[in-house]
Amino acid sequence: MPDHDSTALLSRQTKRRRVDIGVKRTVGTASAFFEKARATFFSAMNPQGSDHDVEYSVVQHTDGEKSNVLRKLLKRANSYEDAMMPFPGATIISQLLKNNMNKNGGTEPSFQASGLSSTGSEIHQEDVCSNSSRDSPQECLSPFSRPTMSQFDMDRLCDEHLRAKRARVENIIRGMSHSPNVALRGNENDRDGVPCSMSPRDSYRENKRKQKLPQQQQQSFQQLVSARKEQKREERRQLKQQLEDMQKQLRQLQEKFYQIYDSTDSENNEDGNLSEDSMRSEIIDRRARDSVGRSDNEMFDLDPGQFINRARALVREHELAPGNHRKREGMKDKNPFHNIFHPESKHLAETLKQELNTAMSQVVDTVVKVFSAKPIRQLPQVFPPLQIPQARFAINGENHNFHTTNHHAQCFGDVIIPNPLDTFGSIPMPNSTDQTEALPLVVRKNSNDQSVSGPPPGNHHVSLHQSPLSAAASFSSSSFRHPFPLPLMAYPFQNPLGAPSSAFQAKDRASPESLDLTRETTSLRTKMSTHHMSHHPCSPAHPPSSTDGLSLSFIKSECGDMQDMSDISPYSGSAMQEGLSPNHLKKAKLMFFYTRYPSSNMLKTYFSDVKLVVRKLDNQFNRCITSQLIKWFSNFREFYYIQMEKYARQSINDGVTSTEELSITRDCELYRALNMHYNKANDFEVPERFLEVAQITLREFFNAIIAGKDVDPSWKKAIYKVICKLDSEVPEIFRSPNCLQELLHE
DNA sequence: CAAAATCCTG
DNA sequence: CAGGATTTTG
Repeated sequence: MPDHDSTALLSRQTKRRRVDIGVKRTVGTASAFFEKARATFFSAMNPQGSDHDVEYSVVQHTDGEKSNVLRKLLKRANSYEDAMMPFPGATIISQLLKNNMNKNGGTEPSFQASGLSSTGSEIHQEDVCSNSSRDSPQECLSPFSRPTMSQFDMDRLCDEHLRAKRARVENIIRGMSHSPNVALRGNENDRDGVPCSMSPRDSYRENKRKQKLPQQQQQSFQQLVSARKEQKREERRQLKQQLEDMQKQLRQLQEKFYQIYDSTDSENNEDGNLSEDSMRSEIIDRRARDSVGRSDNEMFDLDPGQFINRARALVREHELAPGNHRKREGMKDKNPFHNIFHPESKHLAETLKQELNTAMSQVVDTVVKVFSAKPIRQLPQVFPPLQIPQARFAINGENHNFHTTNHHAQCFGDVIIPNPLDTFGSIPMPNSTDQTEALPLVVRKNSNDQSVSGPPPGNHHVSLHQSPLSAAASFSSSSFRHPFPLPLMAYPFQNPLGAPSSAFQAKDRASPESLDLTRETTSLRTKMSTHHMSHHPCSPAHPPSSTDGLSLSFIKSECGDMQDMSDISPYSGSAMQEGLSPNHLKKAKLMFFYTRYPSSNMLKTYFSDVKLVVRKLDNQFNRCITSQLIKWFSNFREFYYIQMEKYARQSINDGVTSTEELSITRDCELYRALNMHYNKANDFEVPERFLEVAQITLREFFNAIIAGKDVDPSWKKAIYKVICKLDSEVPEIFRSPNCLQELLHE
């Protein structure tokens, strides 16, 4: 660095009062990095890539082979969109069902109108749908909303016996298929009319800052905002789609098994397994029998086609087995599934069901985790018409009466989706203050809709030369009610260090510390929200008095639209960190013990995990991240030097005359102050080198002050120059995304 | 002009 | 610790 000893620089010194002259700059070679980021960004935006992402996400959290069959089935199922098509594709399920259809007259079964629940469910659906249709018309256009289904069902329901069976199995399904789609609805009632609740002070501050916010910064923020929003929405959409498909498949498969049970009724009654037992005992029986079934696992790896063949072979094999009490010689083997009368076949059926249920519940669990990860707030008032207290107990409690529980089930076409209150009874639904909504302008991947989003009247300076994405963002953010469709920049609940599972604990009421940390890292978002609110004097985010939810509501309000709640990828684990988390801050602080002047490149490498996902979006975001990291270290230094100066002056006042008397030990006041700042939890062993550097710094300050150099406005510059050379190597362990865990558990 | 450092404020 | 302002640098 020529700066360090530049004589020219020194010659100009008199003109400059800056003290940072001479300290090396952390110049980053950002261009290459950004090019890479751009490439990944576009690849992330193309549909295929996204599909892979989603699929991978699901697979990631299932039990590997256990759901292989199901996944293969779903792969095919994904190809068809129309849920009205009774048995599309060539999946096992459709084959099974086709066969069964021939037998039963081809009526597509539905439980929507079962007994008492029909009208109630439909009404609920109507309400929810009409509410959400304003902003997310696709919700209502989804194949799930079909009011005419009950016609067919009424006929079917004449068969009481069949219905009873259905009820039992359906109860199982209900227990497992927790659809977030339902939960996502209904929160939009409160969005309107949120009173302007910004304190004069805040508004002053906001005005003061918004006016001076560089235009370029605004645009870049909006770009990244919209890009992230779009990705979130896309992820969510695909997740939802997948869930719907799975539910559809599950539903159809269930139907098939009812038919099987019909034909094996007599046997079942003999066994007493499936007669009138409670659901619980049925499940237990099922599991018990499954555990007996031996070769089931082989089937998980089979192709769907192979699977059917295998099943066929299984059935036939059993047919031919001696001692089989049912003779089938007379029956044609055209359709092997007409012959499923054996316990073996039942095993097959049970296994299929079990696997479907398992996979389904796993997928659903991941979705539910997203919701449970949200901070717990009071029970929402957003589902007034849906609040039926008993519903909640039906799931976990003993009430397995289908007719009562199903009463609260949301019926969407041929898929029964439980009432959100059933399944999310203890899980907070964001209330109006947290309202995030489906933006009316759905930003499509192709983003060829620049024309759609013309510059809104109130948007003066953000719409001229911006990308389609940012154009969409500005449009949606300023023309509609939600002022900040902001991306998830730093969600606190996927911290590799913090309490990863705390989100699922009842006490997860966000400890004060975590609140604090959360707030710290919310700044990047607040920066953005500041801008976004500039056109919206009314902030629906939170009333100033809600101290508890200050940071939390910030996060929630900025997480974009309501449906993005489900966008928060549950598959993140610890590897996927969006934005800088409190743990990144902690890590940065620990790194400060080694380096006071990290280069931007160093920061990029040591915090590369931040960009695991983010870099797919755009460069602006990366720049924000890096800038924030640099700012962090700048703040660290500020504190550090302030402490040094303070301590040096204090020592002088205490009569210290020689630097020899100044030493920094681990129990001195200065060390404690620093340790408290950078290592609050005191769970990190501060390296000895830091003590040396601190001591050198202190003595530099001491000498400078003794020499009276502090009259020079830039007297600290020399000290900075010294200190910036004292950086030591940051241990490799800090490169690991999980370095905190490793560091603190050693 | 962008990046980065500091100062200052909140 | 973040925002904003200012300055410096390449």
